[in-house]
Amino acid sequence: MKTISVVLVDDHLVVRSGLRALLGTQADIAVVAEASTGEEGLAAAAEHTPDVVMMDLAMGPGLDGIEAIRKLRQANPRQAVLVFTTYDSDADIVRAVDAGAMGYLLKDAAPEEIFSAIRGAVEGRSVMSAPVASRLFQQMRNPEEILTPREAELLSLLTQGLSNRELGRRLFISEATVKTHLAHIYAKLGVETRAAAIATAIRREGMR
Amino acid sequence: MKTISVVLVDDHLVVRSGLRALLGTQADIAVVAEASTGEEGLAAAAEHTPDVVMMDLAMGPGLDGIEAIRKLRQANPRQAVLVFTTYDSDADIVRAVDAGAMGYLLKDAAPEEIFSAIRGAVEGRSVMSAPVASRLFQQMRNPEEILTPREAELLSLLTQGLSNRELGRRLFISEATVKTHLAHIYAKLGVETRAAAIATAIRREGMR
DNA sequence: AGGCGTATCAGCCAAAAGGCTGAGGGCACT
DNA sequence: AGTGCCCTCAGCCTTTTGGCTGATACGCCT
Repeated sequence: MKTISVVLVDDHLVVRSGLRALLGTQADIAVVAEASTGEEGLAAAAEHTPDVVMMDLAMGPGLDGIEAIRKLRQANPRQAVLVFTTYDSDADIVRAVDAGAMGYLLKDAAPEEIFSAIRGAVEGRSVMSAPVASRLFQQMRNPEEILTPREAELLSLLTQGLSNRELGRRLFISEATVKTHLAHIYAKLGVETRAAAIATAIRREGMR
Repeated sequence: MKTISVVLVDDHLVVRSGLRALLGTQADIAVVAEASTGEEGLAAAAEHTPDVVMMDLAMGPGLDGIEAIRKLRQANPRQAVLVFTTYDSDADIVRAVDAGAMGYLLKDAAPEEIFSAIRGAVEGRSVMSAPVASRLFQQMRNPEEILTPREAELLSLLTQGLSNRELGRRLFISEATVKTHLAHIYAKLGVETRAAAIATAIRREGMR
């Protein structure tokens, strides 16, 4: 059995060394490099061409995790990227997946889960922590299902080009509340502007 | 032949009296009331229930012409509204038409044109000045035809949710130029925010 | 009783977008 | 030569959005 080479990218030293120690217990997995920023990660991956890159999404300044994934995949489509992060926000999952991540693990995942994710990744299987999987499935099945009724209502008006003030008037709520709902909608759709929200909402048909 | 009753709505006294004099030459047309603001126009129309309301679009503060048309049509769908204005901007035409205007005349129209527009309006025909007609037809045939190549390019990127800064980078132009193009696009599409522009652009298919 | 999700609202601040005016260069059509 | 359209850019000012924090209230489920 060939040894699987892994590069770790995480801005926390403790996480990297913990993970290195953990992976060290497996005979078929070898950590060949570590990096603490997106840029370093890209460089390390380019140098070692590992089978798997494990990457945190939240990394201080500079290149963010999502962009790093995209570039890694571009540079070498054969290396698998596993997201290894603390939070399972809807937006991050969606974006990581469509940036090309092979799997999405939470940092509290059981060791066995981590090992099998790595082994699965090199074989082309994608593995993810249970809570992540369930969120993602919901997204796939029906993107709007994750929106609350109120949010869906607001989104539908949003696609008609209304301003926050107008939205508030239509729904009999304050502009402050409109902004709160919008922030939630953006998070769930994985976008950060109303323009993008409208674009994705309309294209995900049903909303035309 | 029944006499056609008309209400004039225009903020310029000279225009109203000129029009009144002009229409006075026609035996079958009677001006029953005049108003100088949108609100007054609504009131006058409610009181006299004329066959035709002739309205300027640009009217000082208060209710603007487009909204006035909408309300007039709501209040009484049987009365025809003719827009009688100085300018033939793309945006105004589109908006007036979909607010329910039966015709769109420019103030430099020939008297005969005005008479026949009024007579046509009560019979359900819609009449408009030639330059207006040609603009409108273009819009109908192909909404994008009226956009310059550069504008179309920008609009297409816009529907992907990009910010002005990003648009500038993609097209190798300054943000200032992006804003100029956007302003033109908004005017041509008859909207005033990027959100609305995206919504209409995507829905006018082709842009998905 | 306590926790969770939903919906509501406020205030503050920074970034983005939009309105307005003006301006120069290139190109085509007359 | 002049006119008009397109593309480019700048500066200034206002409005709108978006990010963040925190708060209240209701209903549901355990």
